[in-house]
Amino acid sequence: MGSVTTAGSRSPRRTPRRESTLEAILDRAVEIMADVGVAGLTMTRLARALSIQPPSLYKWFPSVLAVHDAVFARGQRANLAAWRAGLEGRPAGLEAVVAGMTATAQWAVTHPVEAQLLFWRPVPGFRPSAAAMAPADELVAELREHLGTAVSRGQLAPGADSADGLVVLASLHFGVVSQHLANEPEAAWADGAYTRSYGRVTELFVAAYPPA
Amino acid sequence: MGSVTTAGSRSPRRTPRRESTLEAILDRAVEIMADVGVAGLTMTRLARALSIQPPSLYKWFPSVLAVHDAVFARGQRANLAAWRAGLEGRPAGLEAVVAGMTATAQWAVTHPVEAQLLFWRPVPGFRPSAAAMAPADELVAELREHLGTAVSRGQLAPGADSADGLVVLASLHFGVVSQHLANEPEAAWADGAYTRSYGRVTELFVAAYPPA
DNA sequence: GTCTATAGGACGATAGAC
DNA sequence: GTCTATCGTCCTATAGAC
Repeated sequence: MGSVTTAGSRSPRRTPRRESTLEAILDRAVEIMADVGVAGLTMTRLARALSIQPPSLYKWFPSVLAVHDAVFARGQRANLAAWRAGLEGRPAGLEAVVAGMTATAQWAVTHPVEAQLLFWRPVPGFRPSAAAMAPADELVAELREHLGTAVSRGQLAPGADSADGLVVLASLHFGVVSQHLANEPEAAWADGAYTRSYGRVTELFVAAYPPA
Repeated sequence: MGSVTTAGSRSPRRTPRRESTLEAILDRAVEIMADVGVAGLTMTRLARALSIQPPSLYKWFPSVLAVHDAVFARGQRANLAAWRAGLEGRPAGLEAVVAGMTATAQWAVTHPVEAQLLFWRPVPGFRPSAAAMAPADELVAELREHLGTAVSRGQLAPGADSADGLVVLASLHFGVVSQHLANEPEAAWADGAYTRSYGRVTELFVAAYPPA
């Protein structure tokens, strides 16, 4: 299965020049999505925003869904990076989980377009490629490892690192994020009614898996 | 501001005949949304599904957004009805809250199209009319009243019926619903990883506002 | 890697006959 | 309340010159 993300994986490979052009295109795509909705991105609009003609875009992306996939993939990478930056320097275990989850929640709030694309299913024909999903799998694996550490250190009850525990934690986490995106996407982290209560997420998760 | 929902509020008013035709049109619209995504409904597709010509549809709805609004409004009414049916016969207070919330969660899972339309923002140009939103306001008012009863009966700590309490409860509730819709919309209530853990929602809400 | 030209549709909506 | 005919617009994508 060839890459869906970019056109011409044949000769020009990836020069820094090409890379930064692609980034610029994706930046514009996100701006458009913020304007007209995540499902409102079209090649024509994207070309207009870049001051080029629509056919020129096909040198960079083979289809409009490939653009969606590239935005999705970049979003997943950024979300994973936010998670890792958030837990950097924290002791492994519960503290790292709390810091990392909070960081990804904050990333979602500051990147509502990408968050909608990642966490909802708003674009009719679009299914993210496996490659684009890979960072999400990494994040879950790392999260699960930290939950295991928290359990082994007696910070959480056994089961917090099970599939059930992840379900509970994801529900709590995405409950806040999803309500924020749906009801007050313009609000900043400190001002949002839902985000202001994010601290409860981790408190309630601990309440669900209380240490002995 | 005139009704956005249906065309011609002038002469034919609302006969049972007309009413059932409108219902049938909305049923088809929901089927299409299930097929091609909530944002994929068009007048052309809807007409095709009804075996009529697109212009004929404009005798029933003045625009495609009016169709969206009508589906939205019907969904809000159905959700409110599910809430009320769920708490019927339960004693006022915490037990009613639990029964009612569970019923609306189950309604959302069995009506994923309407739920996406109600609880996310998936259609670019669409903003629900105030009339269509009204049932949601009623539901919140009734929920808040039952939370107040629960507090006054010592089933929940004071504050459970405050704006903050509603935020926490909504996050917990829509966290499960939203994760289900995004990740396993095909799964039945009893089989879904998230819905199977719905009971924790109310447990955790009680944990957040524990009775004295 | 940019362009012009263009094929080929889909779409929202209106006019007007029946 | 259904239809045909139609306007004007937007869209994806390709061919091929430069």
